Amino acid sequence: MNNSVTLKDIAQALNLSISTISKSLNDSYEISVETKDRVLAYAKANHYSPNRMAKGLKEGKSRSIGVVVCSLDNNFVSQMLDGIDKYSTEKSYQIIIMQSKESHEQESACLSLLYAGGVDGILISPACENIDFSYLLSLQDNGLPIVLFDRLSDLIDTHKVGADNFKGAYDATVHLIENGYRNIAHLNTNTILSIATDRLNGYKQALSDHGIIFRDEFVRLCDYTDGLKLNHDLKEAINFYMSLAHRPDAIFTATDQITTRCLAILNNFNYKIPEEIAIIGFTNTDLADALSPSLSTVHQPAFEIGQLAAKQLISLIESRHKVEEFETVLLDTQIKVRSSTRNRLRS
Amino acid sequence: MNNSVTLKDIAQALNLSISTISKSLNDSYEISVETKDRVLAYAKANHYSPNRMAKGLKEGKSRSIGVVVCSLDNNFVSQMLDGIDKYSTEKSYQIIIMQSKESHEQESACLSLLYAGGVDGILISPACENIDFSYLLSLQDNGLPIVLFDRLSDLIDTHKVGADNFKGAYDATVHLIENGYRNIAHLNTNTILSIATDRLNGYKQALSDHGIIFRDEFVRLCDYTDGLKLNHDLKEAINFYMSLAHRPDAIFTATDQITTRCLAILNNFNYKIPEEIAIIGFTNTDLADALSPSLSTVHQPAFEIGQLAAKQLISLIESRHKVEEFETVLLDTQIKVRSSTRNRLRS
DNA sequence: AGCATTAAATTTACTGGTTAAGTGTGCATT
DNA sequence: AATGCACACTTAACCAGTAAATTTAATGCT
Repeated sequence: MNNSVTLKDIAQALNLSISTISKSLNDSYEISVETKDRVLAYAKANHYSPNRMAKGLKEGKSRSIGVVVCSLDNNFVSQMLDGIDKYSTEKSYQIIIMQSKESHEQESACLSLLYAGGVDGILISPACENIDFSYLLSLQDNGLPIVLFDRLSDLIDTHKVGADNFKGAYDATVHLIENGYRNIAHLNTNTILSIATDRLNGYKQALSDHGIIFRDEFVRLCDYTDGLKLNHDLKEAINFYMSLAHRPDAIFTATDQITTRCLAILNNFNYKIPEEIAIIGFTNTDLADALSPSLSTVHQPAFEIGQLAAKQLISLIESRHKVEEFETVLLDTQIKVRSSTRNRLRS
Repeated sequence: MNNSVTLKDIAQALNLSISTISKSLNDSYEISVETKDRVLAYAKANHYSPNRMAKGLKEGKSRSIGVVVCSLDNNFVSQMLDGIDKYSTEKSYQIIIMQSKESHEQESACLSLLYAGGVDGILISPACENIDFSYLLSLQDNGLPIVLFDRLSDLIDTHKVGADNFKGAYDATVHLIENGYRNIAHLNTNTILSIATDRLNGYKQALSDHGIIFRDEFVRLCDYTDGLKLNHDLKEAINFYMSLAHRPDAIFTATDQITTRCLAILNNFNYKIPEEIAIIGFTNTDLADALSPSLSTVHQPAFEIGQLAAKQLISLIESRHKVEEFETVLLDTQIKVRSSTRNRLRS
């Protein structure tokens, strides 16, 4: 099928040995300038390009990176992948993207396939369902470099790149407080990943710093593993909030999916935003301005997270010595104020 | 690094030859049941998995597919990739995704890399800038199976999978007419790909079938290669429409990006939708319901397009004989009516 | 002339897996 | 006893590269 030119073909055509061709193309000092020129000219004329698999087999590396994300069909994930792709392509690494669909089992299957496929390293944003890093740890023990991005965890020691979720949540909550909201609910996911706990803690800290009592019933954790289940949980949560004697006047939502779905549900129930209830949340949708009402958001530097994670991984792959000291980089989020949190003191 | 178990390791451990191990694992009739059992047990216990590169090198195929799209950071593209990934993973093919960013040059670079990388086939949604399929044709001549998806063209003869853009555009235009709109503008891209021409033709046909005169000044083609340029072109187009003595009362927009940006711009200019101007367009955003106003859309079966395209490609890859007869499959689009095209006759 | 040095190429071995061809053993047939 | 032939396994070649070890020929030096 793939009838491309090989070293053997060039060797036969020029009446030289295969290794002379190889060395010429690798600009070895052992080969005379004239021969090199002849080989290079022939190779160029016949569009020679080395066989990735042969090279990979020989060198024990593939110049490819495995990327595991929850889902491709997710705006925020796409933006991170874009960043990963940019840096990897620059460094001529191929990326192989796989989806866990939030299932721990499927995530393990992805990792097995990637490991068997001979990737040089793994970038992973663990599934929400994930509570067990033992498989990932065993891969790391086998010498496979791993970098966590976006969704971080203390259960594995390696480079990690994510957003400063604590600060993002803190800022969003403070923004609500400064605009006159005092009864702030919080919708989050039911995972143990830091992505959830950091945001919850940021929310709590902001309340406490402003002398607002934390109310347990204002926090609801939704199941993230399935879109339909999530929608159901969110509807239930909102109905619960609205049935309380002490009703919240604002919601801070913790993830991209929760935020946009929550807005849709509030609209659907015909609540007036922000008069009856304000909303701000983590989401990167570029449609925030066109939503009804325009949505205040906590914006994450998705592209940059991807880019930096790829950079960290490639540095691990290419470092000669075993790396023992790992770092965690948290990039700043940005509060984008729009109509869904309009100042209730002035209105 | 990747110190996984090889046939050699198993052979040494069990005091057998490498080929006995290979044949055992491939369930060859030449090997006794007892030996097979011993080998399988050892392989399983030690997590043996064949080296993808060695196998690929030997067999001359890699069980990987190259996918070239305009951009990862695009909702519609993500959904198609999701479909491609589902089918490919089922058939245990790896996908390698590359981005053309709408540049013909970069697209060629992607194709070169994929070809050199030894992919078994290519799925491509060509860059809008593309007017020259010679490189793709030369790859096809070299025996590489290629399937076009979403963005199709007559310049290459192969399997093609896309949406029925003519019908989608026709239906959208008829929907506007049936709701009382008579002065329907059309915003499209300036490419020669069928994605643009089919939609323009569907629009024209719907007008003519309803005895509405086609007005040249109602059609504007925008540059798609760059986000900022597109925004600029769209603003200009809308200002132009609104400055006309004979103003349009509805816009039919031809692509995902144009549709959502156009809505944002109309909101920004404070036009009342649909009272002053209605809008319907091709887009797959799941936020259509939460937009202001909720947006009538032409929905494409993105996931199914991806899935079917992958299926067609894998059938080409695995067919023993050279395929000479190619087919083009167009999947039905669906009009989703929301507030942005509310019936002006009743309001 | 004899020997060491050097340049420029070739031979060989290796990566991990597949497979055609070859080997030795035991059993049945003639 | 000789032949045939499954059976169960091993050897060796191959895929496309890389690189260490080796060959060959030419040159330099005493």
